[in-house]
Amino acid sequence: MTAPQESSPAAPEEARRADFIRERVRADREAGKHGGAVLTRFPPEPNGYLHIGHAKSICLNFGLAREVGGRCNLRFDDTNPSTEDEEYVHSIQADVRWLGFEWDALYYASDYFAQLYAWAEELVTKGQAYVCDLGGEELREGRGAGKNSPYRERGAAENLELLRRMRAGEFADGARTLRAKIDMAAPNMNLRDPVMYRILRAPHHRTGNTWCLYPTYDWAHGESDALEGITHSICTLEFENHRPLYEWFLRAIGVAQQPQQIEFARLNLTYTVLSKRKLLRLVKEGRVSGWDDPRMPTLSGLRRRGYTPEALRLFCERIGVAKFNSTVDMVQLENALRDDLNKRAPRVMVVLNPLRVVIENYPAGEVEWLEAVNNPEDPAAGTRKVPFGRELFIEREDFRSEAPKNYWRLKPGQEVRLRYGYYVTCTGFELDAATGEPVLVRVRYDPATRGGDSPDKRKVKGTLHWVSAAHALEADVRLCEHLFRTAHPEDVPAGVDFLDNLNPDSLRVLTGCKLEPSLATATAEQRYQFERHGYFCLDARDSRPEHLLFQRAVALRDTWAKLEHKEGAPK
RNA sequence: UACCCCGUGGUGUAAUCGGUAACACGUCUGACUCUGACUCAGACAUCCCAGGUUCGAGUCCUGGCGGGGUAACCA
Repeated sequence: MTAPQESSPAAPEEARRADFIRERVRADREAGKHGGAVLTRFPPEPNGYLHIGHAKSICLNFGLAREVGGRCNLRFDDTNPSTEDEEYVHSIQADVRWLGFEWDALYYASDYFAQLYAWAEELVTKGQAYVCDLGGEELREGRGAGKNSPYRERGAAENLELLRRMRAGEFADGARTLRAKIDMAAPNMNLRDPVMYRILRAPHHRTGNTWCLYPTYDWAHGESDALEGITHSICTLEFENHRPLYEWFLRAIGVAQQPQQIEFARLNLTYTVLSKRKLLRLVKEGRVSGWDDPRMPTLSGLRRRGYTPEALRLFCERIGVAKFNSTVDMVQLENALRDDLNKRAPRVMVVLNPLRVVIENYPAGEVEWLEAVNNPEDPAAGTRKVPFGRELFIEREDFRSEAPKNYWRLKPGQEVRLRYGYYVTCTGFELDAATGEPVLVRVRYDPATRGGDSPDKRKVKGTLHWVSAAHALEADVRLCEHLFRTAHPEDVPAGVDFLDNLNPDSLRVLTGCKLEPSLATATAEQRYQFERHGYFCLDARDSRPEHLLFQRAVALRDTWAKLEHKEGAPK
């Protein structure tokens, strides 16, 4: 395992609480199982983009291996060419690396097709598998009813011949299957003579047309684990019922040391969906702009949104691993990002909804470059100079012609601080004749408060960010809200589509936002804190030097908005 | 319906051989503050229910109740 190079906000493995899987691995090592070795694997099927739920599995598999000096492989579970594509193979590798992990070996289940087939012939010879002529419907019904297939007692020689003819392409797709001969009366459905091979003529992204026979998940997965020497095969809960079959196959092929399958609960998150099928629908039906739409819970979407690998890893560490089906609150994810970025994102002043301010007693044409702290949480980040002048922009939200007394911002007669600038007092304002909205605010400044401190130590409650009108850069800013309007979008009555729960206001783009000039050198990799707003980054795909587009990753906590919302709420 | 798994504060997790509920986030209070941010302090749990074993049970046993998964030639 190679450790990620960058610093982790997650205080590297300090007294991490052991989950039941780590507990189990620890016990296995103490018992000397597998000679104390630990080899895990992350086994995605290349049929979609990775999402935050996969991050949980990646952090578990790679993280666990790293903690105990073990190894972890990346293995593509490419046994169903009809849904898989190379595009996904590339994106998955990029996403795993971006998250901060490097695999010890890269494999494909298709690497093992020949070996798997050889084993299948062995099982046939030993009478542990047979060729079944039942069609899909009959087969399913037979398994449900626990009824033996009429082909179950076919002789080994005939089975072997038929299997070879299947492989040679003599039969139509779906005409026959190879089935394990286990127990049609087993209470566990998976043991009722499960299918090992189906005939499927689909070009495979790696093996091309060399096979018209593809192994099922059950017949490929444990065997792949065994071939790689996996010690702990960690998967999600829905495979729990498959474990007896996993173990049966391993015994049948006679591996010396069995990998141990362990299941954990997959991640559920509020206000989004985390199933590949549903995410694929969002993309295919054009409800989002693509897999990397910043509202998507995909790793590529989160990356574009402004999430950092550190934040995602911190999130995965915080949510833990268990067998209980649970739903994690989205704020947990957002908070992991805030915690990460608060410590390292440079601060910058940006006015999203500009309102013009004129300082009546400030000399026209004068410009002062005032010193601003880049990151109060990190003195090493230093300072920068921001230009100040007679005309500024402030946030529309920061002025009210009429306001309650707990409104600390600018209102007639009230003094506030312009961050790193001066104290100013509102002396007047102008309204738009048509809309009644303020279009200009007049203030007077106190020259003695340069830099934002008053010599007489008088206090002002409010501090506003601002941008000099003469120096402002312009940009568009994209603000995203939850993709779905309900916490559990999949909870819909029968007949109702979960897409009905999409949030129609999940995407908003502000134009004409005013930025301090230092942002001229912004890069897509850099995350900024727009003071009093949140964390933002340049959109890696749509921003242009001549037309900047910033993306908000997450807003700052907003106690004032919460307070006001509460007071304004109807009684 | 059958089989399997699970059930600890609002949420997500923890509690080595049974010893008297911990951590994170959230929420509410308050303090601090040149970001109504950050930070800091305090508050918030009848451990699903009912019996049983025990000096003592979230932990063990029995029976309920509740939730989830599976019942593809998907993974």
